[in-house]
Amino acid sequence: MRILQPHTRPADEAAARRIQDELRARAEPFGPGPERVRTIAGVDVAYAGAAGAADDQLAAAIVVLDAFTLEVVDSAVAVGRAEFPYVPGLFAFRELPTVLDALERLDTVPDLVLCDGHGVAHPRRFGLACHLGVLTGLPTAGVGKTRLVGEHAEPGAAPGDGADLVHEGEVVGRVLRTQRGVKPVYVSAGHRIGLDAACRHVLATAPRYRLPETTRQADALCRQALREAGTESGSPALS
DNA sequence: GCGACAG
DNA sequence: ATCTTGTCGC
Repeated sequence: MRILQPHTRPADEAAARRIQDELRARAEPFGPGPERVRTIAGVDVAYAGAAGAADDQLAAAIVVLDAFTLEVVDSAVAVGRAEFPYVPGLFAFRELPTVLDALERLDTVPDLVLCDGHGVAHPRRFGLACHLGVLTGLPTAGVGKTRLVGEHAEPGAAPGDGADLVHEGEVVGRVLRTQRGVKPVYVSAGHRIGLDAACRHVLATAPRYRLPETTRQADALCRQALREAGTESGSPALS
């Protein structure tokens, strides 16, 4: 699929925050979402070695599943280098370039994209999910494994139970229990879909495990791509 | 000044 | 994120 807006690489952290502040005006983290969601994509990234530096090697994977059967209908991967160091709140600048490369290799256009990270549950309300949504125009939502910002009560024990994630007086997401006996996930709106609808889709794609099947499949794929890239005899020794 | 801090 | 042994439980 084609990417609408090209990614801009910021020169430093201040520039990165300015970009987020500008792009935030184009985000629409609300609404019922697409009328028909037939396919849902998962995005995930894996790193080689100690991650955190600005030039870490990484692999990004996109896996598109049938929203009802959860069968894989399309997928793509891309290997590259991080173009920004890991800084909480500026996470998107690190992974987005390679994620966009992978998206361009996709043969189909998913109806919804579930991201590994947060959407508006972010210091400036513009996490990875919002950023990817604005650049692609696709409906997106964030599904984080841990908290970045906000406070919340402990959600109920049953699948589907949740608690508001509140930051600076605003409900920015929901701490959602997907399975009994597992830690909850942090769901937040990204672009062109609101929190309630996002949670519905997260629950529908996580019938068995803690994380959505989309995320699990993407995780497996990018790890495999990274292994193969590391085993490649492609980069001949510089000797 | 002391913590907190998506992946 | 990734580094890693054993251990608890279905």
